[in-house]
Amino acid sequence: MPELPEVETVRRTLKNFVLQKQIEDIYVHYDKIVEGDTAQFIETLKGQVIHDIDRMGKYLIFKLDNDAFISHLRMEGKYSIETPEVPLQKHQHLTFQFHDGSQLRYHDTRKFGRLKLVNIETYATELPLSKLGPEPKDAILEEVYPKIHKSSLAIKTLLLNQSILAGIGNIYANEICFTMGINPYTPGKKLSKKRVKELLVVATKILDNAIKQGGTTIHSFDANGITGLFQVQLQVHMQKICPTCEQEIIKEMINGRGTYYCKKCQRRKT
DNA sequence: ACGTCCTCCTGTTCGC
DNA sequence: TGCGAACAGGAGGACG
Repeated sequence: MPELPEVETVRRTLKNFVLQKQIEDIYVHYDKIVEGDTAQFIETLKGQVIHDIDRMGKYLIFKLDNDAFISHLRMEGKYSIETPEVPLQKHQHLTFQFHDGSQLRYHDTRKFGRLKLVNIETYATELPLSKLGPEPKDAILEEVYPKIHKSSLAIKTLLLNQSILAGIGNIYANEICFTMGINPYTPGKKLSKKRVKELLVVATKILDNAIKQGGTTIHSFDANGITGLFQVQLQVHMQKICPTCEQEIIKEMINGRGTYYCKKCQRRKT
């Protein structure tokens, strides 16, 4: 499940392969992978050159001559660089054919990911990107603290809310709670301003560290067709034994999401 | 305005 | 053994 660090790794890797390439054609093999009018998506982008790839939270933003499109990988989306001779794989739903003969293909087993045409000038202020909060590293305490403090929802749930902080998914939400020694059920309003400040520091550090390591490999994370290159050291997510106290890691559902924590090391309720 | 629940998807794991 | 149910989960939408 790509989160901010994994998407950032994809962005950096992809830039090495597709920048300055001109789109000759686009083949959509599963219509719903494109949000909105598929024919318009194809006709608009055809002939344009990819000049840059940006990222906001977990969204990739491909910038071309006159237009842009966003791509969200959701759970299992991945890109690969191929040539036309390679047979289309079962779950490859979209192909960008470049003028130089190479292809960029989008693969998504569960078909949850989406690509969407956006206005290159105004996309940041239009849905869905406009509702994203800041990434932890850019967050201003005075803006984030009130959003957490007014809520009685579990801090684990609030960490997953992209309008409060962008880029954190289930894996890193669990890791952040562990590092803070906080019980994931703790209501947001129980956290002091000082504690939220600490949360921003911890979240930034964990995400930065994961980016440095090239993203987390849980399933089969592909940046360019290569799998299993990176494996971040996870402290608590999907773990059985606490690395600190060696007690059993508990798994429970919070708001429908698998939540891993150590009852001994995460006793704080503030 | 906010919280809760459902939906989208397929592959894997689990229980009877 | 085999098969259906449960699970995995990010985000958008319906609903109260």
